Amino acid sequence: MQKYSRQREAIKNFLAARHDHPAAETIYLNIREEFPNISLGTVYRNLALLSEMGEIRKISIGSGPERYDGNIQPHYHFICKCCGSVLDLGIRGMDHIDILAGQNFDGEIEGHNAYFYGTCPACVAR
Amino acid sequence: MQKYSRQREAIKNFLAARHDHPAAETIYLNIREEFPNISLGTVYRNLALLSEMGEIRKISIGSGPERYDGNIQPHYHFICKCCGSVLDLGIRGMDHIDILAGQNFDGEIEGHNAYFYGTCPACVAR
DNA sequence: TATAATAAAAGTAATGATTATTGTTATGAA
DNA sequence: TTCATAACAATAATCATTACTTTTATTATA
Repeated sequence: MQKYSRQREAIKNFLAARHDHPAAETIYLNIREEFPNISLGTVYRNLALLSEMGEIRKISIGSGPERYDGNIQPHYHFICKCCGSVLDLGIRGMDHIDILAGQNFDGEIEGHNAYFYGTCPACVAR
Repeated sequence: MQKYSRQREAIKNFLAARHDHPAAETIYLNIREEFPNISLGTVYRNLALLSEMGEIRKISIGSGPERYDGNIQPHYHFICKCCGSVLDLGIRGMDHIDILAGQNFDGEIEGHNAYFYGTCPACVAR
């Protein structure tokens, strides 16, 4: 039976308020302002729990640590090769690529992971 | 100035002959049969070099170690959630999704990374 | 409300994948 | 053949993450 935890609540709320897809370390450093002796292990455990419960999303961006997203609506991400920032993209419904991929393939395709990369608006401006 | 190395050559040839997208550890264990005292660091360094030179491809599959592919022709991969195998997919030309993603986005999209997941033919059969 | 069972915490150690360092060997230009 | 240095083997260090152990917090029940 799952019990309530103030730390888990704080992590969830923190992620809901951010839109920069922070890594566990960043979350840890921020939550520490409210809970000075929270441990990194607690952050990781709750991030795993929240992902499993579907209350947050875990984002793999190829290299570096995993990122976490409080927005569970399906959407795609853009990673800037210049500054490393992770941005939300407005495209929706690329589900057709699963059907495309399934042609000439005998297995069962459940879904896909995809992210785009390039130079973000801020880095283009410079 | 880059110098020739028998170990690098062996790694490249090994990858060219395989189609199962092995991890560095697997490559290491296999190359060791020809070079009994090759070290894991040498494998990693050469895999990085070969990727940079564009002679092999590095594949990030979300969790677990990185995989390497001797086939540098652009193609997509399928990861079996059941057995973990990484298979090649026959779809080609999904470049349009970059244009799709670029709409309503002010940055510059260079490309994307994508992989599909589900149950592979062998696991479906069981 | 008090008690007890246990989920979750803090603190810390361990792991797995990868990268860096150091001294030695192999490659290739002069 | 000599010499500069890229690449090597061996090993230590790092980074991200998970596991372990003891204590604390939550919650069902008396």
